[in-house]
Amino acid sequence: MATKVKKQSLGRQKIEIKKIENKSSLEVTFTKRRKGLFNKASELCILTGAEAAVIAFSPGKKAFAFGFPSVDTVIDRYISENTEEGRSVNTSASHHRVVQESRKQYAEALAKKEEEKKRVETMKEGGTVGFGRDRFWWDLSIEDMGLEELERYVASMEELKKNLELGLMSWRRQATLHPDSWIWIPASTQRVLIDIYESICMN
Amino acid sequence: MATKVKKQSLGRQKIEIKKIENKSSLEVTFTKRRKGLFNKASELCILTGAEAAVIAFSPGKKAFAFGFPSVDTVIDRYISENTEEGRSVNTSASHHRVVQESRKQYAEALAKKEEEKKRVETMKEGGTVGFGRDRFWWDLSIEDMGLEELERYVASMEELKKNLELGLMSWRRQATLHPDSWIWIPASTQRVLIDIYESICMN
DNA sequence: CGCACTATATATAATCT
DNA sequence: TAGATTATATATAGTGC
Repeated sequence: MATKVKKQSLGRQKIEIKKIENKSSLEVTFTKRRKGLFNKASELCILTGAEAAVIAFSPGKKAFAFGFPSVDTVIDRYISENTEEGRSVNTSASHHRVVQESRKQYAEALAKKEEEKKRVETMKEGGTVGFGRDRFWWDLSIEDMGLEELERYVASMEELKKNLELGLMSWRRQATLHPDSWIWIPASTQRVLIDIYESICMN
Repeated sequence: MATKVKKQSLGRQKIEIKKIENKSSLEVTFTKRRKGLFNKASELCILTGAEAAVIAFSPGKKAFAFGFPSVDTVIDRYISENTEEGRSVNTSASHHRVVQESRKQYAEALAKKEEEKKRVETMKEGGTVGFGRDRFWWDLSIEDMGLEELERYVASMEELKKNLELGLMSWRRQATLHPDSWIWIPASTQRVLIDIYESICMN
């Protein structure tokens, strides 16, 4: 009894909120946390009906964004609330709140970071970061990943056809295997698309 | 011994990711999650040196934003990357990725939201999907859209149709699929659609 | 409202493949 | 490296002030 079981992993470890120096783990962290951040934003929108946008530039300076209803919608509204056109007392107040929030949040994050570290030096790390030596997956252009993507597309289509014959359920199971490559579209949208397809074919 | 200690709280409960109906708890949730979201964004920036911005409009339509180095800095960069000025092949690719990310994330969230429900209902059909008889989740989610959103959605689809008729292909295979359900669309196809969709939104 | 607290749901650092 | 896996750090739902 009491067999000693060796832990297979240390599990999640506590980390300090400060600039990650190791380049590769920095990339991994960015990818993971970006995903988590976007997911949180999605949930916020769904749960509360809020409209929100998240824009993030990776260490490699590539843009990623999430927005509901769309990035542009949110940005447009944000901008319009903060420019002359609607600059009444109210919107001005709104603007102040926004900016304040922004500063406050970041300040709090910084404070938290320093709290743990009990040190301030991290604040002034050199500005140059030295990215861009290698190309990572998010740096690849669409053209670059075209071939692989295309192959998967064709293979997927074959699978899709096969599975559709068996029913939506089996298809779903198959699709779950590679969730990151797919997107859901609603039936109504699809009908429109098919409608379009037909009109194209008739020409 | 074994004094029975009554739990002081149920603790965090699992919730479905769907619109919260109770207005006050919705507001509380917005506040809590907004805080969490902004904090996550802060950490991402600090840990990876990424530049990011988060903008959120509360259910009460108040604006909140976080940005590093500043909201405007990030928005400006985002906009400049996605407008005529730098619209080369490369920026176009960047644009694609950005929008794709946006759509994908939301779609995934929606998919996740209804995952359980859908599974149950699909199971009930025993492999044969009963189209048209009952109302499934993909129908409900459309109905859950607000009127304004729905109108915008429909309008977008109309525009999409117009644009597709101008000669977008890569789509033909899709059209052979069964029209009465949500389907998965591969990322490559999605890019084409998104390109169109964006051209619509940008007017 | 905003804040505090508890207990549990999630996110994710480390590791391995 | 893009995924899994695992164990632990965090976020947060429910509740009370």
